[in-house]
Amino acid sequence: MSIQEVAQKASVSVATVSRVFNFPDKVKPETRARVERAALQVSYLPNASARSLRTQRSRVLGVVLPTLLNPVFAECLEGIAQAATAGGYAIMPITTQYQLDREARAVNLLLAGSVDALILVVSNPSTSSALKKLASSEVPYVLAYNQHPAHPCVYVDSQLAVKELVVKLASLGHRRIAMVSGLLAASDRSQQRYRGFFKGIKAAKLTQLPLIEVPFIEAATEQLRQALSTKLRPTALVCSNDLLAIRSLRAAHLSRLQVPTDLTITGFDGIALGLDTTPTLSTITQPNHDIGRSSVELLVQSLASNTKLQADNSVKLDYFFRDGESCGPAP
Amino acid sequence: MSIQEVAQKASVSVATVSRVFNFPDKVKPETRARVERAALQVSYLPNASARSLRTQRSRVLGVVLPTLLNPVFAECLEGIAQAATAGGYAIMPITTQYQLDREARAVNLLLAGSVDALILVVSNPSTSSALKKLASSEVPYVLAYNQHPAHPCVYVDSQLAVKELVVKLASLGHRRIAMVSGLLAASDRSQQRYRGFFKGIKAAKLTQLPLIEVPFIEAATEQLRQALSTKLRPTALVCSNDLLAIRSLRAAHLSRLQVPTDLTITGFDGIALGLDTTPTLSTITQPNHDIGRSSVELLVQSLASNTKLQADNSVKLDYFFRDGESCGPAP
DNA sequence: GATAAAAATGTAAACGATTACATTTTATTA
DNA sequence: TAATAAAATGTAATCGTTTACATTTTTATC
Repeated sequence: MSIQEVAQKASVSVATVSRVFNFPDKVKPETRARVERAALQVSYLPNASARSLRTQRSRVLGVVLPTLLNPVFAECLEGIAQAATAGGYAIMPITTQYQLDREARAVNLLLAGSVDALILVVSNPSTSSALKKLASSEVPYVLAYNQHPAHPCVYVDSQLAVKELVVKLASLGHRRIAMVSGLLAASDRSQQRYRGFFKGIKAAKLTQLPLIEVPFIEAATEQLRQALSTKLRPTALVCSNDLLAIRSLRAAHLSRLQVPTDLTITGFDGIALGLDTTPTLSTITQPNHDIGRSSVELLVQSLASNTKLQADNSVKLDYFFRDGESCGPAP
Repeated sequence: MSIQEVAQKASVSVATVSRVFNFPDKVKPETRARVERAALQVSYLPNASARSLRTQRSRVLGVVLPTLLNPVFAECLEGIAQAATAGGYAIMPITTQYQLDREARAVNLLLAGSVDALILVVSNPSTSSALKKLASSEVPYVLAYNQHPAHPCVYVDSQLAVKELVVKLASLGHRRIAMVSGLLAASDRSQQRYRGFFKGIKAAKLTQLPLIEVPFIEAATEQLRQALSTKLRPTALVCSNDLLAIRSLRAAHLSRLQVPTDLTITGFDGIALGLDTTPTLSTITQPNHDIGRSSVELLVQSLASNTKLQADNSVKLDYFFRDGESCGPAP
């Protein structure tokens, strides 16, 4: 079980056993073979705690996410997991359910669990106290999806994406375009996307419709139906994320509106399920998997070079517009 | 940073500091206050590795799942995470992408990471070599979703559920009912559900249609369209999981079949998204969150009582049939 | 074959907590 | 107040590795 037993069984010192596992070429082939045989016999697994204690590195990455029920983050986490495994790291994820206090607790928990670095998706980088604490600590971290000039981030330019989308919709003849969003206060992504929406409306010289802000995803369908029941209803809904877009499809159906004939609906995120809805979802696709992968790679590099990540290490990834059946010309 | 510094700052021994954190009532209130103040000043966090090394328990639960891209497992993992946090445990999840070799590697990795216990969803408990090794080890574990007489499991009786469903469909007038499944070889759940299907067909005295076995989810839509293009096509599709059901909805649409008028489609799992499709999904709902929670609770109990879980600790949870728009009488 | 250099191996001190056991302090009782 | 019990605190061993440094063995060179 322990390195001692292996050493005994192979009649070498513990140091040699340790070397066999950490610097195999530093030990004579015959001895190495003997040690490996012994290790196999007692099915020896090096004790991670002891190793971490001694080396001061746990080879674990902490991950702080809002939720896994939104496939965006599930996809991202898969990317993280894959890259982490490839780099020899394990992951320890915690979800915050979009609650600020949980963000702070998660960070504390992970630091206490002595993770080597952190990937986090916070509600708002500018206001997150957890993040502030982290920034002034020695632990490397990177934000995913968030965008902020003072922190290392892996993100896509959602503002530009939405702006382009709105312009595109305008060119399809849409004049009454409304945005559907979760609580703006709940995430900087929503804010960015809304800002992009605003810019798009300006650029296309359209008049701005009031934001349809859905506080709870549970009540979304009902609220959307109301928004769609007015005389001068929008001809296009730009949704801040795919889950909202799927809800909107449902609401449109319930309001007896044909998509895209009567109403165009677009999403944001590019979750896989958007390919299976009817109509299929037109959406701005983020490379969720890559966002995860890229975050890990940044951290692994940083850990290898023993330098904390800086804001200018941020990585901007490409989005693209995935055309689906939910988008059409204005009626 | 270390317990030493805190001890020094509070002018007590390290033992006392340790007690303040582990047995607060074993130390005099004044001393405790002094220590707590000192700890706060240097923002002391006990080192998890050192603690684990000494106590031989890491307070980490390993989790082995097929994928997070299927919301079933994402929902379950949320349940696990929540219960684990409540019980003072962290989690370390690994996904296997339904690959057997990855199952084995995952278990090894987690054991090497010295987790205290394991929750796993394996492909097939009867054949999993990883599971065999685990069973003969000292580490407590529990299977989720799997069902096997020799292992502790948290599961629902999917066989019975599907049987009941088929009988119900028969009573709605359906005579040609087909099952849609992923690769049977890939998971015992599929097998159980298929067995239930078979029993249902027998019980309702219907003739059995060939199984529609979809090897890759990517090719599912096309394959389903073909299955729906025959003259004597089924009037009801019983899908082995919700993702397949959603694909089937799509395939039906592409084949110009109205659901449920021309074709009834049912799912299995009860993922949240089934409530937002059009038509909404009729499905057998599993308590995914509770399956996670329950698994954790079993393990935490087992760890507290220091006894490895046995097969007779298995927990069978209730499923229920969620009626949605995708289910109707036979045409 | 003697000597120096290089390679292989061993010894023992960390890492930072917990905890049995020993010791000191405080409270209780006669 | 002295004797005793109970409570509080301290001392030091321990958990299983890694690794600087010391020692031994092998190889190379003349």
